[in-house]
Amino acid sequence: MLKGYDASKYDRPSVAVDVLLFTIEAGELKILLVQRNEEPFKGRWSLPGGFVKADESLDRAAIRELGEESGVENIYLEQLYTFGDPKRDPRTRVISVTYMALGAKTDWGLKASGDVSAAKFFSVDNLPKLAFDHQQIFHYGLERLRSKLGYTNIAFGLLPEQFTLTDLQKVYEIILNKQLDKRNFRKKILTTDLLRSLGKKSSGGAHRPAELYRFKKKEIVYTD
Amino acid sequence: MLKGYDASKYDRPSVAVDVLLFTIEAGELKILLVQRNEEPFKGRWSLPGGFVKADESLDRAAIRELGEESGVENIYLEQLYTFGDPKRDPRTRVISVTYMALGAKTDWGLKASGDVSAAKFFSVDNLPKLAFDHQQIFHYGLERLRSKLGYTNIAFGLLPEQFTLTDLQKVYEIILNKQLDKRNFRKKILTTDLLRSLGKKSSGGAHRPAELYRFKKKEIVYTD
DNA sequence: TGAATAGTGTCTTTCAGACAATATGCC
DNA sequence: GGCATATTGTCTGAAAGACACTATTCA
Repeated sequence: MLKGYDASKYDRPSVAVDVLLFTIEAGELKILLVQRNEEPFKGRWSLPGGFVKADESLDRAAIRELGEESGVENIYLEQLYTFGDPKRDPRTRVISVTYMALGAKTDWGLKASGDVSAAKFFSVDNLPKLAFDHQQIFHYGLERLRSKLGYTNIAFGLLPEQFTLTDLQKVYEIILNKQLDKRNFRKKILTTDLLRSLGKKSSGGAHRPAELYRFKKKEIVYTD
Repeated sequence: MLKGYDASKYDRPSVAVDVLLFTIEAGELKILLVQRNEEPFKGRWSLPGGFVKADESLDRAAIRELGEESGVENIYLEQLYTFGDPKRDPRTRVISVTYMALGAKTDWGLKASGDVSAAKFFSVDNLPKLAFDHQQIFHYGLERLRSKLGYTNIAFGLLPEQFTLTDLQKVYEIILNKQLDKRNFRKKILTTDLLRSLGKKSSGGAHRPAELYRFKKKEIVYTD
């Protein structure tokens, strides 16, 4: 054992939360990244996150970190996985509890705060090189999102309160990265009884307006 | 330590792993519990677990804890969820990364070691009152197991190397807690192409022996 | 009336689920 | 031969997937 080794200090790893915030913008699936202001990985983009405070649950820490760096509130949040390789952070032992968040892109007030110099959304098809093991976390989260799209109503998290069936179909197509048949999609969605129909849409185009819907429940629902 | 990082700024929680070890014995689904030797919850049964060591990954900590208290080695292990309510441990802040392990019941050398006075398997239908939030962890894990039975080959973890289709069906019936139709079950299982047929079974009974099978892969496979 | 998107139905194939008789080895 | 379990196929209903035309609004 090394001289000066202080077991009580090293036996307790730091615990952080890192959050994958997904949104859809301009027909693309995007995630929020922040640019690091400090070593290690200074200048590199990373997932928003930070250390868990003493009296704070993990969920609350994730919500707080999201709020600090994106102004986002009240969105869907789900714990993903906990990454704990002893060498994943070069400074010291840091265990990261990761979360996936979903939000409709509105006028979030992105802000650089504390230890980051910038915050920005990137298309998942064109990510920069990420700090730490955040690339791995991203892959894990994207797979979870794709998978859950198939057997839950998780897509509600990426849409505004009201939307058309075409909007909803586009969410599926963007995330699954493939085209879906309009008739089959509508048949399937409407038989789940998760949507409530509203009025008509005025829309902006020179074409027939679409019916608006909203999800009956804002919590996650498992179908099948 | 690198410049700009002051670990003492943060109150570091302790990080533990707790493991749900499932097995099947005497036609019942059982989990391993250990009896606590110390406060808090002295005398109460709890999931096997303990603190993560400084240079140890989370997975390795789970394997180590299992080995210490059950002698189990080389079994299926999967991270479940991380529980971090600030009050879940009355002593201090402890974040628990939980795991699910599956094993075929063989002659494991259960042993009380360290801070536990006994180790024993309990039927999931007849659990004692558990320490901490371990009842919640158990529920979460049992649901995960039931769910994954439907779309993966996870049952391989509960069977010995060789088994009959009836053995396999019983695993499903015990975990799902319902009877399955023999013909439909076999049809479904055999079309997945996950099994390899071997020779005949001598068995012990006065009846036709069954064909033995083994799983082609010992890793988890997702069907559909 | 033309442009653009919304909305709708049938057929085929596949999969899940109900259902019962024969086969084989051992005593 | 009798017992106990192994093994096997058909039918039906539901859901998934391929496929193309009509409807509506607005400029």
